[in-house]
Amino acid sequence: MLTPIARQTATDSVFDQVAGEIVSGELGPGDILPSERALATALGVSRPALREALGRLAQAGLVQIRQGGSTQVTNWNDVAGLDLLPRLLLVNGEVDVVVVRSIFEMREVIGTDAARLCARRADTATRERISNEAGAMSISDDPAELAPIALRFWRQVINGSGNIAYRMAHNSLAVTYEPMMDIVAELLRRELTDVRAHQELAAAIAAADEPRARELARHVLRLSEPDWKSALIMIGAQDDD
Amino acid sequence: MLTPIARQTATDSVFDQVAGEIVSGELGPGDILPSERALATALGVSRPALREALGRLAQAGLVQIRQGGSTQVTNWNDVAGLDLLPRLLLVNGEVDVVVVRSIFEMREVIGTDAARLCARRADTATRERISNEAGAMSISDDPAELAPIALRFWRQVINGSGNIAYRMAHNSLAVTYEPMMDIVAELLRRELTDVRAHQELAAAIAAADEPRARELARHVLRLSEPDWKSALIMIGAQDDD
DNA sequence: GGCTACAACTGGTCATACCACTTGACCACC
DNA sequence: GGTGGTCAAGTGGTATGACCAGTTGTAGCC
Repeated sequence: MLTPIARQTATDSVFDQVAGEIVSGELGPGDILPSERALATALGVSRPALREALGRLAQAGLVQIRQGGSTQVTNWNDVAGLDLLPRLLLVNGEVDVVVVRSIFEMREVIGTDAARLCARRADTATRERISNEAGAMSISDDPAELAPIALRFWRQVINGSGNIAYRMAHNSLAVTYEPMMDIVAELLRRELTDVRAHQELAAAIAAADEPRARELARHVLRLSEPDWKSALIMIGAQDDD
Repeated sequence: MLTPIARQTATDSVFDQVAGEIVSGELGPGDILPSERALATALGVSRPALREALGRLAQAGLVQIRQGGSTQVTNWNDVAGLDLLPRLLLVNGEVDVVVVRSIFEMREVIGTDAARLCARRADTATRERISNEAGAMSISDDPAELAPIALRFWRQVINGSGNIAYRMAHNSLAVTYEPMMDIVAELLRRELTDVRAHQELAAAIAAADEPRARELARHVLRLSEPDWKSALIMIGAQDDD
């Protein structure tokens, strides 16, 4: 399987390195970064490239920049937004099980409410698209093939909910688990292969049955909960159930 | 009330202007931006400053940059994460009521589940902090004074939930409504002034009573639902209830 | 002790030159 | 006609050096 070779820019390298030091705790809240000139020299890049990275780190909520002052690490737990989540999945080369668990939990909560709202708000075309995607899930029982279909299914559901925050949070979550999509698909096997449950949900949405859509969405999104929970325990999470 | 004068950098100005054109639809998905050299000249800034802005626009999911190619507007509805939400609140100088409604809905769903998980997972110190913040809510019945306390209350609840995605989504939401905090506080008056409800929730969390915490959180977070809903209708939202 | 001026340092920007990559056109060969 | 190679023009990526704008600390004066 051939994939494109992606050359990493200097700016990306700097961003990755500094962000990694911050989220891993090597650089803590309040720590002062060296001056731009010193940092550019230390990292072997030009100052403009370094500045690009710093601007992005500031946008990600990891540092605060003040002209004439110095660049300081934030208490990013309190200020960084959901877009930082992909950076937290792997810390020091290891999967952070709290991040994985958080993703599944959030996926369930948002998906459930999105389905409820979708039953109320979606237009006819969206309801049809949801039914079509639910139907398309019968083409295979391989999770790797079903995952993109399910993603499209939920995207339509969230579209139909009319809640743009759910839309964008869903995007943030998807970007986070995309690098381990095959593993996620396997963990969600029970959900992905239950075509009938998806179709019943699509039917409840089509029928504008809000409580039923909510109940079914919750059911679907919980089908694989035992599997991902036990997998997380296997790789180190505390069992809190 | 004097506030610090924030001088806007050229990079910030470029970012704001281009992001505004994209989210307002003036620049649509697939549109090609002029070359960096042409755009820098057109906007009257240097190319490095322009590049800093473009890198940030790419990070925000609004454009895609390819070396040797051109910079293209994404279908950002499908790729931008939650951190873009503040940019969507005001479009063409007007409040987007869908964004406001989305925030309130998401706040309720995440807050409810966070309280449930908090009852299960929080350590003793966090439970105490939650109780302390609930207690602190009796110092006033002015929403403007209560809003920061409530924010801290919910921040602790979300801390205690152990769900980092909720944490960061909450940060993203907070940044979005912060510029209109006084209006939001007024809309949430019924919630913010109901000290007893907050204290009962804190007690349920302290008692590790998960279902009760969930029920009470939902109750608290829905107290002001009629108010924000009618306010949204007044400024133009469709009533979909 | 408080105020002012200055120097040193930091971040912000600009101009210029050059490097790396992409695309399209053209040519040669099979 | 299809494939591969080369070249030119254009785009993004980077570096260097100079200068501007803001911040902080120190010294001197009253």
